[in-house]
Amino acid sequence: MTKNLVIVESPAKAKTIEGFLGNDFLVKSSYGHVMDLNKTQLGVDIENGFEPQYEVSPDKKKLIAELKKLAKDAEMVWLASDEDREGEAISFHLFKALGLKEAHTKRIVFHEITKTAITRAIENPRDIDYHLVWAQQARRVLDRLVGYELSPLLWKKVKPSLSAGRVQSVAVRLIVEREEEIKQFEVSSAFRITAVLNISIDGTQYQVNAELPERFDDRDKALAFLESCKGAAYTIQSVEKKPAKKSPAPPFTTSTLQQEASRKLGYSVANTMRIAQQLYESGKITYMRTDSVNLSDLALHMAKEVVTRQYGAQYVKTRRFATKTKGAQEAHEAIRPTYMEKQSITGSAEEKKLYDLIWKRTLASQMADAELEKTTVSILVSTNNKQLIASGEVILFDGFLKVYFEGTDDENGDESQTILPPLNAGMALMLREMTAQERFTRHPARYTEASLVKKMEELGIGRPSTYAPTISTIQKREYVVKEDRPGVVRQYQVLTLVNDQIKEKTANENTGFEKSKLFPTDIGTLVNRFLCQYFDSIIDYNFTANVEKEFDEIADGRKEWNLMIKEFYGPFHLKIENTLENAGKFSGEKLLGVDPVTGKNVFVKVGRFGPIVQLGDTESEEKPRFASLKKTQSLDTISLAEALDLFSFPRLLGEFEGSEVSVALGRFGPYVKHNNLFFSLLKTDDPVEISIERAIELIENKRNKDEQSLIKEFDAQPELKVLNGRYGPYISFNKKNFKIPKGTDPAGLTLEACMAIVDDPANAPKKKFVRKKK
DNA sequence: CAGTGAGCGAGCTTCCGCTTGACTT
Repeated sequence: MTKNLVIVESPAKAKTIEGFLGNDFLVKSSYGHVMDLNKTQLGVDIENGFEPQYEVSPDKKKLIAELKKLAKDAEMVWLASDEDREGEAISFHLFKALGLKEAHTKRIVFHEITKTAITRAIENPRDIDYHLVWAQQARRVLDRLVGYELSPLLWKKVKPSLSAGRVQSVAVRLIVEREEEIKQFEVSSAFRITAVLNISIDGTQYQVNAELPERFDDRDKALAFLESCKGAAYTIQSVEKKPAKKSPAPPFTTSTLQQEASRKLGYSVANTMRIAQQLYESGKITYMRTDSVNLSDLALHMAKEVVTRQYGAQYVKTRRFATKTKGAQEAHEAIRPTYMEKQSITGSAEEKKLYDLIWKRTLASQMADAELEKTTVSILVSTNNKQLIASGEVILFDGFLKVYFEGTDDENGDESQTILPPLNAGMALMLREMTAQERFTRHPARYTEASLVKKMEELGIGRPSTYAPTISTIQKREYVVKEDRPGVVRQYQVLTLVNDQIKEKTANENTGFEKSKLFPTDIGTLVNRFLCQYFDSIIDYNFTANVEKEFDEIADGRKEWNLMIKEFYGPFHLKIENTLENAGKFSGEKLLGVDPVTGKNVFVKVGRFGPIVQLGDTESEEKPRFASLKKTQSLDTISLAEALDLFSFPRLLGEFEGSEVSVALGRFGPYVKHNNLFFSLLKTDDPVEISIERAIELIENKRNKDEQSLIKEFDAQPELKVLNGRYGPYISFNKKNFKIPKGTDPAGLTLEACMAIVDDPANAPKKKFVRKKK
């Protein structure tokens, strides 16, 4: 029996803390929230002051029972969840769910996992802060009301199973609006003049690159400039040197870690979090869901020691960073290595790389500024009095740059600073070549997962624990897709002046290539348009920031939580009712043209299952025909001819082995059908053009592949097969799949052994959770 | 999991934020 039960949020934290406290303390974890609103109903009592109907979450029932037993036996229960709104609610919910008594309960908080911090916390307990708990209730109830009233409205007006919410709908809006900006963007071009000059100083030949600050908006002006440089002398007019400084970036938060891992390692946001979780659980880094840039005294001390030892005292600079992020709650430290002296770790390759990034970033944040000298050289062109500028940069002291430099999202980052030779005013240079190259303006960059997180953080929308899930939600709902897009070839003009002769040529460049970028779908665009039209206040970029202010007022005891909700819900619910009654179907229907064969109208719109084309009017006596758009097509860009092509399916291609072969478009893309079996077309196959020969090839390829994945089959039971799948070997029987127990050799299985596995209820395929009727 | 989209009606879908495993074909 233990005297003291301490409950924290994370099991990894529990393990560490238990080491700091003596035998009198048992440390357990709540695994996050333990109570929530029921998923299947609104869960808010609108009539009675918006009282939330919290209940123990289904997956926490067992845990609560276990904690209850331990709490009963303990003399004192210490609620040690995080010191923020959500953490306070967790403590309150534990208090309720475990049936605790005030006399035997204490609330404690700490920001770092060190022995001193924990001991100090134990010595300074407090009571549950109900103002904070109410602020959380307001947050929870608001999100539920928005999500559970808007979503069903979308089901009725747009398409079933859609969703809307305070966070996800704004994320989608950002992507849709960026795409619109890109569509509106008009590309223009201008000519940029660069020069390569030579100079000999003390017998050494140097090359200097210079640029004309001004640009010419057409070819003739650029040509005129080059003409005017013919026969010119190039003299240095001035050399200006300016000292400059660079400071390191603050230690990682969740959002900056996701951004850097994306830029430098190419990890998706979800991947970064998965790897960070592994590092955290094995005790290598501190907690990875944080909005704080703060480092503990212990960490500062460790970093100082490592910097001194590895690079010397002149590289040390202890810094404390302040959070600028909107709505940051700072319940944790920044993300850092647990032990700074561990420069590398054991683990998978991706764990090593992410750890290396965290180690370098943390160490660099505690290092001296880099000192630079920036040099600007003006070169006078004698014939036209214009000035070319050469700029260079010299690092006088590298400081933190020795370890780490933050990446950039700027896609135009091609102008690198160079080192210049020792130049002085009055020196003469020889022109080797002057170039006027046509350069194009670029549209705003599409969002990557990580740059979207950055933007959301700036707007104060979402939390470290939700960035990754939100991004996966909007992709799962098919509001946006993450894709690569090939670029197109574009021509540009180049004029060159060499030996007082001007040459002109046209060259090619690839432009518009996109890698892992977020694109809005037709459905995402349509839902966004719906919400903009009827609920502009909810998807306003400032909505979250404004309600956050009110949550803060509640937390400070300056406002009553249900009053705040009432003020919001009144007008909001009225809008829901109005829209429900007065708005028609919101399908984005558009008349594309007339079918020359039938003379019927061709429409495109979003239907129950996604984007479709419709042949014939809905009101006409004859039922219109429908066909789904291909995944690569969009309502916005599809042509009449492409739309009409979609009605040519299913189409008979010919015969193979005495049965018909046809091609059709299905839910999962185009496929070939033969003997009731389906064969998917490759992305490179065009279903309009596909030949019977190619279709047969697809059928035979699939047969080969199936044969390779077959490990074993039995004559006595043709329904049963041992197969090799994506997750290793498994048994397929009567179209159901069964996992093979670990340690069993799949090739050595007998039919009897297989049947035993199939009959063992432990191996039965999991059924989908069937919800009870209300 | 594969040719769906009339209209009706039943029954379903849905939020954000805090945490980990269990599990997939």
